[in-house]
Amino acid sequence: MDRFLSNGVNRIDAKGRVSVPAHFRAVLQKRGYQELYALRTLDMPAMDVGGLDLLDRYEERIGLEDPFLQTADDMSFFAHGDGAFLKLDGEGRITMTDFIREHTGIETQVAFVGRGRFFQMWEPDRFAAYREQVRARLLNLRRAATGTTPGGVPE
Amino acid sequence: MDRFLSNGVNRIDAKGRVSVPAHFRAVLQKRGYQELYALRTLDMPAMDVGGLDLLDRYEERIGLEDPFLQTADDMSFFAHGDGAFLKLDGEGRITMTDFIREHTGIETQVAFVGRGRFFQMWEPDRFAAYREQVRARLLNLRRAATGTTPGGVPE
DNA sequence: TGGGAGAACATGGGCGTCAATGGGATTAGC
DNA sequence: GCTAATCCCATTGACGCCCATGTTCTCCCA
Repeated sequence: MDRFLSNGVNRIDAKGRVSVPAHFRAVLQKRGYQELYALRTLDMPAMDVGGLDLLDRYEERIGLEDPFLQTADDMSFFAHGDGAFLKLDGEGRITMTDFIREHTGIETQVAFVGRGRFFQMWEPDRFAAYREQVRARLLNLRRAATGTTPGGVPE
Repeated sequence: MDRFLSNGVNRIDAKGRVSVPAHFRAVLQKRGYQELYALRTLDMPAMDVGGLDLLDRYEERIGLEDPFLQTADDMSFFAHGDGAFLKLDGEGRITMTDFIREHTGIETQVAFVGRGRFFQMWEPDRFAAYREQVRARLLNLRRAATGTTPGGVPE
């Protein structure tokens, strides 16, 4: 498996370290990444985390814009200025910096959430609340649509 | 990694010196720059700082303009006349001159902001305010577009 | 089927190194 | 001779690296 799936909560130790779930580390290793790129998610109190390919994708996107217009500058400001590299220690842990804590509200625990090509880090309570919001939205969509299948199984 | 990434705040000491973040210094060294070139960012209260390639980039931009028009002359004046060389001391610090302070409003602390190929220096409060503006603009872009993916990740 | 050995993983802590910062001394410039 | 810039050294705190502990899961065997 080469995608980030499932989620789990790990504890932050006295030195501010937290283990990246072994499964996520395995994915990173399979893709050959030693370093992690973390970005403050635009519209959620979470961090988007992935290998360097995540940064590459942003930079490719920025490259499509006129480099002297504001949009390109904004995108660079966001991807570079609001992003950071995270180093894994020998045990596969990363340290929760203020840079991460301020944006996410993370204090003592971290919820790791697989998102396919990348994963996210959340404060567990906020994640639970957000998950419920998402479920509610999806449920409304389902109800609004015609031809739904009872039992929640799509055709 | 050879890109300027992430942001952090360092303090200015009684002599007007401030440490350039070690990560940024490592990038500079990897790129082989002994000297730093800083210029006043055109539309922000910040300094753009990088190696000599920063100057190249501006000159490339100037090259796109008609040399008979005033715009090219203005840009040239700006890039060459509103820039300064910064020297790193033995500990990797630079001195905050009035040239920098006047344009940025920097007084006691400096926010270093990675921008990929270069980095910026901001007064920390102004940086925080500008960052929120950028995030708001990007959020509007996202909402205006169709087929967006939550989480700020382009497909 | 229950238990036990072992492996994998999360977690905790010691210690050395390096970065950020502060201050004194020395040199250059006016 | 005074100010300011530069160099050198000291301190402190954070971080990286290494090893130890504990817990859970798996697999194997009785």
